Formats: sequence, C-alpha cells, structure tokens
Amino acid sequence: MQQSNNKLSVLVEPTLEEAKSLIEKAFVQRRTLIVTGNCKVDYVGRASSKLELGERFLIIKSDGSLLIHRPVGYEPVNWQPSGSVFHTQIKEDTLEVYAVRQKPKENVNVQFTKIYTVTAIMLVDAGEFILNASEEDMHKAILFKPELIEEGFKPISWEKKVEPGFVDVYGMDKNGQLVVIEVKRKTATKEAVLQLFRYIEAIKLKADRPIRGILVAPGLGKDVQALLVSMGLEFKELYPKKCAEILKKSGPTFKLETFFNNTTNSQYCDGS
Amino acid sequence: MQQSNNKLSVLVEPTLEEAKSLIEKAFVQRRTLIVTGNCKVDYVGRASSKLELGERFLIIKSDGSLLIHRPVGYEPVNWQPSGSVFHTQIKEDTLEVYAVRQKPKENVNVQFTKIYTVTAIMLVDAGEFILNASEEDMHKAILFKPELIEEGFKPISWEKKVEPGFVDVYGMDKNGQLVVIEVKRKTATKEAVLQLFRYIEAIKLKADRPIRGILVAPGLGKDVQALLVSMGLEFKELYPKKCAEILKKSGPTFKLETFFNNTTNSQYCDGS
DNA sequence: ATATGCATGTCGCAC
DNA sequence: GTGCGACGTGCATAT
Repeated sequence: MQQSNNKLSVLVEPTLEEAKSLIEKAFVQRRTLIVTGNCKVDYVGRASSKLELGERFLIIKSDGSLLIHRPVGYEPVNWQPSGSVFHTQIKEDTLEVYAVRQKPKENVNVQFTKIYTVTAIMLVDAGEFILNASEEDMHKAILFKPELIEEGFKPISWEKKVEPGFVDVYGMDKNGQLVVIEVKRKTATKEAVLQLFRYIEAIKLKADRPIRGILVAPGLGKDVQALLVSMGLEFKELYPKKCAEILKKSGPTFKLETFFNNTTNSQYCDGS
Repeated sequence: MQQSNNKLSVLVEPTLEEAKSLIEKAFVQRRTLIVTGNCKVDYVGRASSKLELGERFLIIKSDGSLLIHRPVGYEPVNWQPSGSVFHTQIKEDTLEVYAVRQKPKENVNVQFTKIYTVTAIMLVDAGEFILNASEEDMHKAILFKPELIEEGFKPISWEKKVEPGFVDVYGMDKNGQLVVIEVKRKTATKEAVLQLFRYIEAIKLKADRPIRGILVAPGLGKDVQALLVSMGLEFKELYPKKCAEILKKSGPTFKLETFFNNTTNSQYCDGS
C-alpha cells in the first residue's frame, strides 16, 4: 500500500528498497519521518549500547534529531539530539539508518530487518508554547509581590552572580538587613540548603556583615528542616501554582525588566 | 486510504470519526498509536502549559505513556508518563484525546482539528538492551582492578551510606589509610568536589582520623582543580570507556556481589 | 511512600 | 566554547 503527495507519504509493508527511497527523499525535503519495524540498534559515543532485535519505531525530525522508541516507556531507548547527519544503506537484507553527530562524536546505527510502515510528513508548527508555575514564575511573583516573602521585604536584584553560582533573589528586609533567597518549585532537599548556604558564605566574605538566608519552596524534606536551622537559615512556604495565579492576575504583560534593572546592583554585595 | 489487519491499521486523511474509532480500538488492543495532525495541547498538573495550534504528532504506548512531539527538538513538548488513562471525544469539529494520570494528578488534553494519519500497530519487543560505560561500570572496574586508583589500593565497600548520602567506593591505601572515592563519568564540577568533601567531613566526625578523598573522573572543570587542592582532596583520571573495556575483558559474568559483601562493612567508619 | 543520585540526561543562558 | 542550574525532569534503588 502506498499513498503520496508533496506533504505526506505513507508506505505500508514496503520492501526495504522502497523504504530506503522514501526515507532519503524525506531527508532532502526535511520532512518528519516515522518508521515502524523490526530492528537492532547500536550506539557508540559518550557511552555505548546494544539493543537486540525487536519491534520499535524510529523518528527522525527535520532538525536532525533521532529517537528510537520501544513499545513501552516514556523515554526513548536510543536517541541522537538535533544536528545529526543521516545515511542509509541496504546490506544483506537489512536497511541501515546511520546517524552521526559531531561534538560529542556519537553515532547510532539502526538496522531494520523488516519495515511495517514509513510515514514521511511535512509538519508546520508555529504555535506558541507557554509553561506556567515554573521556578521562574516564582521569581517573578516574588518580585511583583514581595510580601509573599514577608512584610517589608524589598527585592534588589535577581539571578545575581555571586561566584559559586546565581542567587535567585536578593533583597533587603524591613530592618535593612540583606536577604538572600533560594527558590525551589518542589519540596526542597539538602542540596538546596547547601546551595543557599554556599551563596551566603560567598557574600559574607565580600560584604562582611550578617545576611539572612531564606529557602522558599512548597515544602521541606524530612531532615532538611534540621539542617536548615543548624545553618541559621529560614524557610518560607510558597507554591508555584499560587505564583502562577498571582502573575495571571497581574496581567500577561508583566515583565521583570520593567520593574528592575538587573545588570549591576552590586552596591550591597561588594560593600561599596 | 485505509489498511487494516490484526496487527497493523493505517488511516490516511481520515475523518475525525474514523480516527476516533481506530484510536479507541487501539486502546483496547493495547497497540502503539501514532497520530499526526493539527492540534492544540493543554496540560495541567505539577505545572501547567498551553500549546497553540500547530502540526505535531502524538504517540500513545501500550503502557499508557503519551508523547507529543513538535517537528523539531529531541524532547516532547508535552507528555504523560506510563500509567495514564485515556479518553476520546468529538466536540465541535475537534477530536479530543484526554490523558489522566493519578499521583501526581495530571492531565493532558490534545485537541485535533485535522488528522493526517493514524497508525495503530502491535509491537512486540523482547530484545535485550545493554548500556556500557556508565558510572556503575566505573565502580565495577575499580573494584575489579583497584590499581586503577593506585598501587596497593584495597576496596572495602561501595555505595556505602554515610548520612549526607552514599560514598561511591570506600577503601584503604597501601599505608592503611582510609580512602573515600567519588566517581564521575564526566568532567567533574565543583558540585562533585563539595559532595566528596561532605562525605569526608561526615566520616571524619565518626572515625576521628585522617581520611584521603579522591575524585575519580575523566577530567576536572576549570576552577575545580584549585578547589580540590584547597580542600586537601586528590584527583585520579579515569575514563568510563576504559572501564567498560576492562569489564568486557573480565568477561560478561562479572558481578559485584561475587567480590564483596556490601551489607555492613562499617568497622572503619564508626571507629569500633 | 520518601530519599537519594545517575543520566548518552537535554536545554537555555551568561560569561 | 565552558560553567551553571532548571526540568512537569524520568528512573532505579534503598530504607
């Protein structure tokens, strides 16, 4: 069976030669390819893997990404990120699809012994994608409504570089004391506490004055509370969804850039 | 166009009703579904997202996992891990596929305005998958051939719990001094150094004697060497691929369990 | 169920 | 390019 036009070609139970022909045509036309069949897969690169014969499907997208999916599981068993280059070859009753990626040098070799379907389709997708309730939404909500942290809190900057990494939000409390905030969108782990602690230590070295550290998250892990307290840090409960709602109410035009200049608010950090 | 048998059904440019019928049949028969078409996607769960109209493809696997892929990008734009339950519905010239997951409660709603193809295929895949050159391979190689670390090194245990987390490999050098090893399969970051340092501190507290810390990795990041030295730790270069080769030579039957009893080798840790 | 860490993680951003 | 951290991370494992 076969159906074909400029945008869409479908082969059902094709010969390997027929499949090869359409696959190569799809590469040239930058169409999305979906191939179902019986295959082996070898991967060599950062690691290496071998997948014995079985029925799977192969996806090759127009940007040169490749996925091999087994009939179960969310994750692809083998893959190649975008930017790969593909070759096909028929060798001893198998159709080989070879994907090569430079930097890191990696390759995936798919050997089909039987092909059930080949779908080659030109997909056009300019739809906007918006994700809400991310950690960034939490940052924005705090900057927009600082009382989420506590009464009188005044943000100074965000995503501030402080050598070990980036402070999520940096500000001052109602008593004029410096506050460093680490935000997590999930229940905070020990790692998060350590992260905050490192930032505080780094800033203390430069500013040489007391600094409050607040871990902002929807909750704390089991032993995390104790660790937090032992390090002299604080916790403020905040849910990502609540932040998303606050931003929604604030209107779709809310932009961080309109509230603060994030480039150089270092006067509180270097002590000058 | 249409082709159908017990294992494979393909619809090309079907009506929404035809598509719905095959999709539901595929659910019952636990076949893998691949649907290409023009759609909107809404997700609500841990976060929430909205994807405007565009051409994509939807995959639903027999274990109840769902993927929505745009024509570019390695990652799915929306998804649902395995265990989801699906419903379909035709509403005002759109075919809706609704996926619900419990714990966490999440749902993905795909609304097709046009369907290009539906492929429903029974895939059978029992092929073995083997991955080499993982971090675990590095652990194994070190235990199998301890001189990879240094002459005279004797492993005592691995994946040992020491409160902040797990020590990768724990052993003794030729002078009888305790050694804690942290293994990374990639160029080591500051995080890795801090991780090792925390383990050492925790063990020192209990054992109250000097302990060597060795970071084992294929390389070190830019400022990592300095940090390592400042903390009195050491570095040993080791490549995951080399480990994979060593294990390969050692034969496919190599098992950690045959070399050590990992359950309770705590005599060097608690000082008893 | 929770905790912990790996992953061929991928991706985006800043320097 | 390297460094750094988020991700609806997913996933396996151990308690």
